[in-house]
Amino acid sequence: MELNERKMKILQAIIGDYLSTAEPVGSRTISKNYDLGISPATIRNEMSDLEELGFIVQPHTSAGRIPSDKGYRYYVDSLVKLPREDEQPDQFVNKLLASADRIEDLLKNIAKLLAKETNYATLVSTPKYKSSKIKNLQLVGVEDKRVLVVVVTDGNIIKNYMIDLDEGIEQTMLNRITYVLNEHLYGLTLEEINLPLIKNMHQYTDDNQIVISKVLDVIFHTIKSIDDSDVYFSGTTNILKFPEFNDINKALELIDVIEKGDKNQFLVDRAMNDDEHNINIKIGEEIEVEEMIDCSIITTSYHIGGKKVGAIAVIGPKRMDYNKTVHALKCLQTNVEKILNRNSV
Amino acid sequence: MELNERKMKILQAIIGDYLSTAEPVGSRTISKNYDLGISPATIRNEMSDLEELGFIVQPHTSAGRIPSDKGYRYYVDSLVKLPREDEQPDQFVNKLLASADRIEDLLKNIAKLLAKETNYATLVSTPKYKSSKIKNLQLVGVEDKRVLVVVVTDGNIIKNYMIDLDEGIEQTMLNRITYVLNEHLYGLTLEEINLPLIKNMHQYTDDNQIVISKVLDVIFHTIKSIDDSDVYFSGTTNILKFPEFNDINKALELIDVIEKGDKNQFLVDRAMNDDEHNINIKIGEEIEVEEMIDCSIITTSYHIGGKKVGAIAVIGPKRMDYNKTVHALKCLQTNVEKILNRNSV
DNA sequence: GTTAGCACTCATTTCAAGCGAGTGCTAATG
DNA sequence: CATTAGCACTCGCTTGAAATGAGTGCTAAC
Repeated sequence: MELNERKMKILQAIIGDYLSTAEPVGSRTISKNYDLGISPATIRNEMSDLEELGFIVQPHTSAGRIPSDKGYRYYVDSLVKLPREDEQPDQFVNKLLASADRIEDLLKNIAKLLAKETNYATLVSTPKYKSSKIKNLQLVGVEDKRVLVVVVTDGNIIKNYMIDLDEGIEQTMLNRITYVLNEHLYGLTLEEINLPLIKNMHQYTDDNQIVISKVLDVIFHTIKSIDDSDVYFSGTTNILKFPEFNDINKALELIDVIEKGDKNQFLVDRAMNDDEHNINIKIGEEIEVEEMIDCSIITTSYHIGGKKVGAIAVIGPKRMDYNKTVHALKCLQTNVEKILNRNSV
Repeated sequence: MELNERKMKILQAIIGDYLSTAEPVGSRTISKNYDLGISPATIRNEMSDLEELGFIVQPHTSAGRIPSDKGYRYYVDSLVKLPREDEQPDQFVNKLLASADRIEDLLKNIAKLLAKETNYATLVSTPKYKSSKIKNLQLVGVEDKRVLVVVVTDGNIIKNYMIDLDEGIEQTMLNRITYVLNEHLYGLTLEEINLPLIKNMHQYTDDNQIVISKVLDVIFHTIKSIDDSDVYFSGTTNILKFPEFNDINKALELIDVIEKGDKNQFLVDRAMNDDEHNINIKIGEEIEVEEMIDCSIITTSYHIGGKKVGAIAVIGPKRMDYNKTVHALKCLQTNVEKILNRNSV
């Protein structure tokens, strides 16, 4: 399967040309624009071989060649091996630092900036909340029978839950419960909280056992029932700008997949598993999603406290700018993790 | 300018037909499909009059007629006068009740459901936060020098701000400050908080004045600097399904207007002013946004504690289903206000 | 092994003809 | 006198044939 150097160069030329033009590329184009020192006829022979090997295909008899998935794969793999030319961080990442207050806003901003930077569609999943460690809990009495539960976890993710109680309760009492909750739950993940743990907590308060028992119960069930991670997207309409998606209906189907939860969750989940390399690239059929047969997806994951908790993905046409996108993702990942891990438990 | 009954019926027929087909409608079509008992020739004469009066236009000489903005306006205005046929609440609104916990989620859901229900694009603005009344404040020490400020306002809007202090501070101390803050700020709007008010607060604490002074100062500036209302959108890609927007570039420009903040803020702001009627309809040029010349926008506003605080808008093609959309918006508004005003200050 | 030359393919562009939906006008009609 | 049948006319759209041209594969010569 090893290609000789000339075939390699021709393949690279074909893909390079196709990436920028989106038009099938012919032998004459290559001969003219790429200084390979061989005639169109020779290139034609080589192209015939490359086609037989499955790296390129002809859309129809009298057209030039376009890369097959296998061709893209070869191209991408050889890119990875090459040293990167400009490793200085992208400027766009800096804008993120300003918005680092609420993690949801940060992640939304990541999606938005990355989409703007790359001109592709982006997906960013929020951390798997239930497996992040609790740093702080606070109960706030809002109205007579309504209590706000504030939970701060690793990476400074803040969640609020409004709970309704059967009877009113004083803030001083809530403060005492808050104290006990923090004593017992600090450093645990939400998954690790269980009923025995909660029951056990009662004995450490000498206050009205019945009320506290009820409050703890409600808190426990509320926390347990929260929906886990979410997925933010941005730039989906960028899809429409590429000639390969000028069939609006196909494009809309694709956008649907990206914006609806079911299948994008699948994409994100897989992004978090396929992680031998830091950055993962899937091309066309490799994505295994019917509507995305003409796309490539580049993913990476981010960590909080050493745990892989979320993913960032860029979705573009197969002829996307892999180089630039991979670079942008790398920069982003490093910087986001820096922000998220400033204060880990 | 008063039209006789026959002209009215013909105009209504033309608009009605055009709403469903998006094709210019000719005299024969009307004669056949609408039981007016007159021949195409007569209808042609009437149409000629209607065109002269500016209610309909011909895209080109040998085509049927389509409604002008003036025609739509007449149609919409006469719709309003008509009694609604089915006033029972739309079912889709019920789904909202489930998601009423966080107001941001509620509003996002409104945008999403309304878009799904109507198949148009929707805009929902969040409440003008700064003019809603404070119900509760709470300071939570998260790390040594970081404090989380939780603010709950009218309509149970919850906002979190992480602030950084110069020196560490105990939770017990924070609780005392929290108490004083609530004492003094309950029922005020964020706009009403000013520096003298904050300064004045010191005297009610006998604790370390310098630390408290600093904390209050940071809180004040954080609260003052928060960005006010946001705008959620949904269903923007629905735009692409309408034949009037099959010029992708025009459609993309329109989507940009809806999704980018600058102009949609303008739309929402105006929606909150134009409110003689509960529901406001703007057609084509009336919108005064160049990219929306082919659209209509139907808006309504919602109130918390008697104050108009946010807007809901539906954007569709001029030939949108005004009847259904207005109905959906009305139902939505009533129910949303019910949810938001359950517990007002 | 390389390349010039040539016949061949086929998507795309171009252009004219024809179609048909629709109009406006005129003259006949009840 | 309002209504309508009839007809010539307009013009966007469809159709299909021809021309175009980018590109190939093959063969024979270098």
